[in-house]
Amino acid sequence: MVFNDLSNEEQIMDTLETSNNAEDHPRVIIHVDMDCFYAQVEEVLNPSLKDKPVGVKQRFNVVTSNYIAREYGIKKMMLINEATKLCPDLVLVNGEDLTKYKQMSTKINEIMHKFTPNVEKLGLDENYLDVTKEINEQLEQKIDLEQLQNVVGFIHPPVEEPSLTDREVFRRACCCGCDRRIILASHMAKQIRDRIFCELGMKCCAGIAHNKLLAKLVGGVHKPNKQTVLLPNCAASFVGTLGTVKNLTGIGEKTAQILEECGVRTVRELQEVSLHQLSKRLGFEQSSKLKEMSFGKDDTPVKQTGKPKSVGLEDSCPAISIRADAEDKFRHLLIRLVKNIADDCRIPIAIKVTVRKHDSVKKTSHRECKQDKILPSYFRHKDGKLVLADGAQDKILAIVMKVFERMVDLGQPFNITLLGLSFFKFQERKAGSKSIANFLIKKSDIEVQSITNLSNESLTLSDSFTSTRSYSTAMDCDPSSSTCLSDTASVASLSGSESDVEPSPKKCRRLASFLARKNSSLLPSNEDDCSSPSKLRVADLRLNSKEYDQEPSNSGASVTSIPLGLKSAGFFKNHLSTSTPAKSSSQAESPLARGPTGGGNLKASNESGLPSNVDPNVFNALPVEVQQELLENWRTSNPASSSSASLSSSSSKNTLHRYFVKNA
DNA sequence: AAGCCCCAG
DNA sequence: CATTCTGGGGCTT
Repeated sequence: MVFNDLSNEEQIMDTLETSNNAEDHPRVIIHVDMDCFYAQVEEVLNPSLKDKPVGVKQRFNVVTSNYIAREYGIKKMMLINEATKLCPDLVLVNGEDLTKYKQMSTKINEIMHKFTPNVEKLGLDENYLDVTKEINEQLEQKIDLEQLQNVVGFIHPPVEEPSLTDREVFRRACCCGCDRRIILASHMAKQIRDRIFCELGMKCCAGIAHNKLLAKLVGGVHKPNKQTVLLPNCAASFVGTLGTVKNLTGIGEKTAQILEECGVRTVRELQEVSLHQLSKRLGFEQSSKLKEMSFGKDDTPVKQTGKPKSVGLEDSCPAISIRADAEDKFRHLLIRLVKNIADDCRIPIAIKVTVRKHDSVKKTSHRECKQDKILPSYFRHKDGKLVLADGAQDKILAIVMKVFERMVDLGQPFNITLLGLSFFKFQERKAGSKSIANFLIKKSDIEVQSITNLSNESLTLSDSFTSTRSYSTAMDCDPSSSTCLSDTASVASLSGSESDVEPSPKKCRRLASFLARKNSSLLPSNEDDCSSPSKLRVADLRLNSKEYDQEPSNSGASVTSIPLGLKSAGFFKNHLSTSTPAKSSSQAESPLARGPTGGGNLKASNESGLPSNVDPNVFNALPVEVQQELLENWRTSNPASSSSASLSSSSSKNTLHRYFVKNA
């Protein structure tokens, strides 16, 4: 590397090329990328396609194709008539509705989570896994020297001397200890890919390296159904061979164009351009990041993907120029969209409307969007799923059209080429024992009790069931010993998701009102007012409290606090597994034969094993499964002799129970 | 918070 | 045949 001046980039280069400290490459990242995802899903769903050229189309484009089709020269986003010219036998499958791809993506994700909770989704078909912790634990716990000697899959760049073991090759490249980590991770990547193939029939590539950028890039070196590790000291040279800067994630059309105006077209040129030069057009911050990327440097963390922040749909359309057509489209989109969020126990309180107007000036991709609030009462729960309340479709549609008319002047001729709807601002609701506590919390408590207290009280952690232990045992599992794997699977998925056990907000309000009435001495007025300040405050807390929402190190623990009885009954498994959505259990008859609304039936208590001090109204409002669980607990713990006083003193662990106690 | 731009697959 | 259908994050107001 030759530089004419002693500028920043030389220093960057310096640190990149010469440092070989003990902490040089502390992380281990695996990037997993499905081979031609949509097309492969179609093949799995219809195996007769496997020996044919397949293209997945959206509107006029072939958005993906399988490898057979690619041999004909079919490329991503190729126009259909072009594609069929190249390959008249091309089988076209409509892929405008992404539902099946989303479902497959979810299943892939579940498998990933059996190896680490630290999974970041990139689109539907790619995932980053930070397996540093898991690999380090393996290195501590197991002594399988054989496994450490050789990499599974390819090494990049290719090794010259065949006499060396892979381990020796890596130790020559870097002595920070990353050799063992990367090699072991290549075995894990193989296990992940094997499971994805065995369980789902999907093939994929994997890249293993010490950061996200390199893991993704090196995974693309050997392409379909292969995996590759990067020699850690080859980062800068490897990235330098990639050609156009657009091959770096983060550099899109616009930045590439700006870079080109700076005379930078390839990654190599990006390595060599001066930071000062770049900063003139892109600013110091972005320029520095781009420069670092060009040397393969990337310290961005793998960020666990949570629930989506928005769920939307959009349809491009030939040309909509009258209001009624737009309304029809929106109605259709709305119906589909509500189905798409049915399994999400959260309720959106905002909607965004997107339109694309036909513009004679080539601004085809220009979109406009506006948003408005929607009421939680537009939704209700039915059989554990979110559905629209009666009449809500028209109400939401009216809002949508109102927003639409803010963007489109109906008095003038218009041409709409795309319409979209998107729900967002989802109200966070908590699952597991916390949700039970939420459900049972007395209105009087709501005023005084902090959310932190609430979650702490709900936690009763059993030491024998920590997530770390479970995860590490998963590593020892081969596909034949599926029991421990499925156990850890439920733990992993629990920690990342929410169940349907949460009562509907409607129920919550009903319950809160009831409790308010019951405690009317404490709450003299407006107990039936849904907008009462106290309730609003609680809602705010639920939305805003970081401790309550995140609890990063505690999420595993909160999972383990779920009563074991519920676990063994398969309750949470059913509710949380996306592959087996629960419905049968929620259809089950209540042990108390409650009314359909879950409201009344006061006299059911004494015949049914309820402790005398338990409020049947509260109990009846619970999900059936929770009722059963609690009944079981009470049967085994002789509740009849308990008074509220003895409960609070003797069974501090059974904190849930205290919520049932009638007017204390 | 709203709306636009840019990015990703 | 008109850049397909999504979702996230950042910037400006």
